[in-house]
Amino acid sequence: MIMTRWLTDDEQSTWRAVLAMNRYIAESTDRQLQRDSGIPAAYYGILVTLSEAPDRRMRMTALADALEGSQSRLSHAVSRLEDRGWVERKRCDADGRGWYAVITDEGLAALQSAAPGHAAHVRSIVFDVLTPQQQANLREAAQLIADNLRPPHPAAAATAATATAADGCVPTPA
Amino acid sequence: MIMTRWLTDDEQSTWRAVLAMNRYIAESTDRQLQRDSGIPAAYYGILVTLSEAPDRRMRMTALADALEGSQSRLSHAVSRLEDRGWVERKRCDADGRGWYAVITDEGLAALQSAAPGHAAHVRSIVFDVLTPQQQANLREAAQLIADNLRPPHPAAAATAATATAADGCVPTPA
DNA sequence: TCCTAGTGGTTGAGCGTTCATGTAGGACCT
DNA sequence: AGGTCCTACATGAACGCTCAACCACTAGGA
Repeated sequence: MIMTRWLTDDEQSTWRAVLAMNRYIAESTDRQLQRDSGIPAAYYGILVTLSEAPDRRMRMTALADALEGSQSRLSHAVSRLEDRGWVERKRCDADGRGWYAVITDEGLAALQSAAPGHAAHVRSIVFDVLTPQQQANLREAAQLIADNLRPPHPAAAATAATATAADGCVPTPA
Repeated sequence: MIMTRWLTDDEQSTWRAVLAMNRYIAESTDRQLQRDSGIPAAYYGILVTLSEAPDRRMRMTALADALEGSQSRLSHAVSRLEDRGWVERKRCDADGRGWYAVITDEGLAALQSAAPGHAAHVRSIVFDVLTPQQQANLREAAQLIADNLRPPHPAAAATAATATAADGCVPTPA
């Protein structure tokens, strides 16, 4: 059977490697978090971002923007987090339509117990296998691709993008 | 609020960039395939792999291995592909337990109509934004991470891994 | 005051994935 | 022939995501 390669061999192996990396990273971090701390990976970023926010709360839309996800996803996720007692919804006085997502003490505790293991895991699957130069190269390429794909966000981008970290750091217990 | 960074700033921005790239690539390719050809991204790799296989068929387990996915996922996926008439299941004469997944003419046609657009899309979101050197760097890092995470596969790895490409190339109509 | 837009957020259906379990057939040993 | 173990694959529930409505409230006129 005759094949036509729409990508060169190099491009194809790059594409395959990226897809494989993506899948394995997602699977691995998801399993680690779930197994070690019972926090689904999908929720970890929400808890981290809330824990860093002033007054431990954020408007739903601002939170969705910070996490670069849809409002719908966030709404569902916060509902599940409420079921677990890790987050509460509170009305926004200034705007009758608005809601705050507020991380609870239990949520903070769960996050703090999960964070060191998660950070160690990330280190072991990414940074332990790459030299500093390779890390810089990966960062450069990933940022270029992500920046190109990121939907243009009118105003909030400048204010929120640098102020919130979605993953990888946590408040100390003290 | 006092923060302790479990990863360095550089590591954190690398990790965030990789997560963002992962998400955006997945969303983008999924939407493009779905919109332009009605093929869910989850199934594209299955169709490609089958189209390249001898006699357009593969044992379920071999196919799952080639795609580096679980048997369960493949079983569900093939059921959906059967519903659409793109794949058929056929018994394996040599082994009464075994089944072949066989891509149909309709499946091949759907794949062929989807492939050029998909390849163009992949090019536009990955290769058009990176220099050749950056592509090589990304490939190197992604392979290192993926290889480290890939579950050790006793025997099939050597035979199947190089023989099958999961994505990015298609058979020509001729 | 009412009327129309626009914004903030939720909801439900549909889908793909995973996990745990189940079933059927082969392999081997006695 | 009859066990026992292993392999190949399917199934069903639970869960997170997306998409398309949908509701509630605000804002800005006329």
